[in-house]
Amino acid sequence: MARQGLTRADVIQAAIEMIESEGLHNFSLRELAGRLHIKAASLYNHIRNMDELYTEIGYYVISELKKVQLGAIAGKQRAEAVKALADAYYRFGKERPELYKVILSLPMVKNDAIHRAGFDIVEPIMSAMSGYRLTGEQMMHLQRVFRSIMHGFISQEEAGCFRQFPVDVGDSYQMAVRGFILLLENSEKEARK
Amino acid sequence: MARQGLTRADVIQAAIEMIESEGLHNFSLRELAGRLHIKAASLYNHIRNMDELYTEIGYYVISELKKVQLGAIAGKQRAEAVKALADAYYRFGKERPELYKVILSLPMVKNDAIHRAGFDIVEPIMSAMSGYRLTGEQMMHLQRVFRSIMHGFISQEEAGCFRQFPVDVGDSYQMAVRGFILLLENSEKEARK
DNA sequence: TACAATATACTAACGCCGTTAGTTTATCAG
DNA sequence: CTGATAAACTAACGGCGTTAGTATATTGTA
Repeated sequence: MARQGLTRADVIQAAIEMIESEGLHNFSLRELAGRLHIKAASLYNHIRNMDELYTEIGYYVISELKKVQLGAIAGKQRAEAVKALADAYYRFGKERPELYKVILSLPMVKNDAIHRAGFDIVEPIMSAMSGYRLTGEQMMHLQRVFRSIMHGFISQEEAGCFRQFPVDVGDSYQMAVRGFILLLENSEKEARK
Repeated sequence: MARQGLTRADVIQAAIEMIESEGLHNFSLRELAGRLHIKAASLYNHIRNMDELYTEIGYYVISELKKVQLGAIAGKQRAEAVKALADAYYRFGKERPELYKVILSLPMVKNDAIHRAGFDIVEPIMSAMSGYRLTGEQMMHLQRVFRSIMHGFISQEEAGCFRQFPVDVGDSYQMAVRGFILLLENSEKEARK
């Protein structure tokens, strides 16, 4: 068949769209190929294998997440910045749940470029916390705590683990964020000692 | 071939062992059958399908988790109980990471029995928090926050997402738990008003 | 004890999957 | 215009979960 000027970027873009519309666990190279009017084997002219494709998509997701987070905290300080950061993260997870799940499959690959993605995840968090007077070491721990809360909340809500009680999930989320801000304030006091 | 008195429980037990030793994403019905000296098709005499098997394993995991948690908090109160609860959860996640991952695949199934598992997850948390003077509504929110922190931390550490900084992951964990206890104390003050 | 029913195993096959090897063909560079 | 390269193809491999149909050993009952 005649070639159609398909690029690596086209393949990745189509994969992203397929994951968002069909769900991550319904994704397959064969159907992706079909969407591009190509046979599955031809995909290997553009990507090395499925893992590499996921890695590429993971980079995209992380960069998108970073973008909305940096936009959200711009011009804000302290609790306001942290709330805005969390809200942006939460909204991203709710609006693009299937894409969000790709992040988790990322770190399994042993790749140097992972480090870049790692710092892209951390940077907005560090930036949002910068208004607090914390030591570097505290910030390294606290960004892990922040990510734990956010990821844990988003993935469990998405999985349907929060349906047990008749209380609003949004209220639970607010409490989680409040807890992190309490921890920030408490850590600040500790640092000043 | 002659039958060998294989039971449904044997199949589930072998599946659990295979997941723990080979990893969840290396699990397959064909290899499970091989371990039981059976053909894959014969498994269907004992289980309806793979989803049902995962569900069954999920119940096992949740009951094991509940067991160690209840044991850990026995005779303890307030912060001490919550710390013991978190430690038991954390230890379980670190010691049996592949089995822990099964929990996440559980809620996708629409099953009434899920409710039972749901309460088994919640019960030890509610019990550990019972020493705090909280409203019922607060406790419903707070158990979600607790599960978010713990699940988020465990799954991200396991996925290798916490390798970026040269600070001890155990210390980050301690900080996360401290944050939750701060939130508990703060919520208690709010409730007393 | 003999027979019928049931439970447990089997073989064979279907339609997916990711991936590789080898081949053809269109485009582009010199 | 020609040769090289890039992008498509066909065919196949070994894996997967699952189903249909069949044989046989055990179990419960008459």
